Amino acid sequence: MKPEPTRFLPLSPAALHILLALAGEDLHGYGIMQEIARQSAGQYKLGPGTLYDNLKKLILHGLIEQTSPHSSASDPRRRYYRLKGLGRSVLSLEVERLDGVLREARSHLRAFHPRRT
Amino acid sequence: MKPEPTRFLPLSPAALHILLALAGEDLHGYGIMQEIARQSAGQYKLGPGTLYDNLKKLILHGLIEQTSPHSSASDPRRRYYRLKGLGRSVLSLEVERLDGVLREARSHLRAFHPRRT
DNA sequence: ACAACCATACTCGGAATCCGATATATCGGA
DNA sequence: TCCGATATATCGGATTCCGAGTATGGTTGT
Repeated sequence: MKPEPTRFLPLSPAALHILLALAGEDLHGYGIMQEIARQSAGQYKLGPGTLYDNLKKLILHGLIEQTSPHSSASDPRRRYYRLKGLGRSVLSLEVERLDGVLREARSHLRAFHPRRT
Repeated sequence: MKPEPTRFLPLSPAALHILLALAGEDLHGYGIMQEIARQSAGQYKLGPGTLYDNLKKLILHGLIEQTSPHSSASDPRRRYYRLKGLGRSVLSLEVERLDGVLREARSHLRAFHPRRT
């Protein structure tokens, strides 16, 4: 009996961005902050407080997990986090949900659309 | 010199849905709750606490305003709220921002998409 | 050598927010 | 008349946000 992923929706902006950063590849905390800053072109930056509060909650709820320590090359201080199946489902559902929101929004904002280049 | 709308981003889910509900037409508090429930097919429901906290904040920051009382037909208890120009800009920017997020997300979630039956 | 900054993890605590329970009152239909 | 739906709003505990700070070691600049 699998847990109902919809009970985690809607995701806070912080949680959404963390899951999204981890959707690409496993990352350590500091890397998550950088990846989020990169993905948003520096517009959205997560402080460590928000990051670790959210990581703790996401682990508690089984959306992500810590990987066993990487043997190889990289900085041994790093603690990597990985998206679990549930986390991927939740992210996927949230993306769908937001897609509906955006469609709704566009139908009401038909006026000024800044173009993208 | 107009205020920088980006400082309000990212919007919390509650604020986003309230602005979105008001993007269509002016609504009173109870109507906002219903409209949000409708737009999300009942998935997302706002309680009065969240609603009025957010309305107060949105008014304070100049994103919305209360309209002068409607003379005509409708229930005289109703207090209507209206999206202001700044609110529309903020909503517009948030939609753009989320669009980027969704593009990023889809490129990492190509695999399994839950099927809608 | 020394300062400065980067990388990395994480805690702390005050502020902000969430949000259901509750209170109050009116409307409209059975 | 009664009752559920409509409608506004507050309260207060729980949750979350989030920057400042602590710790440590590496790298780079002067």
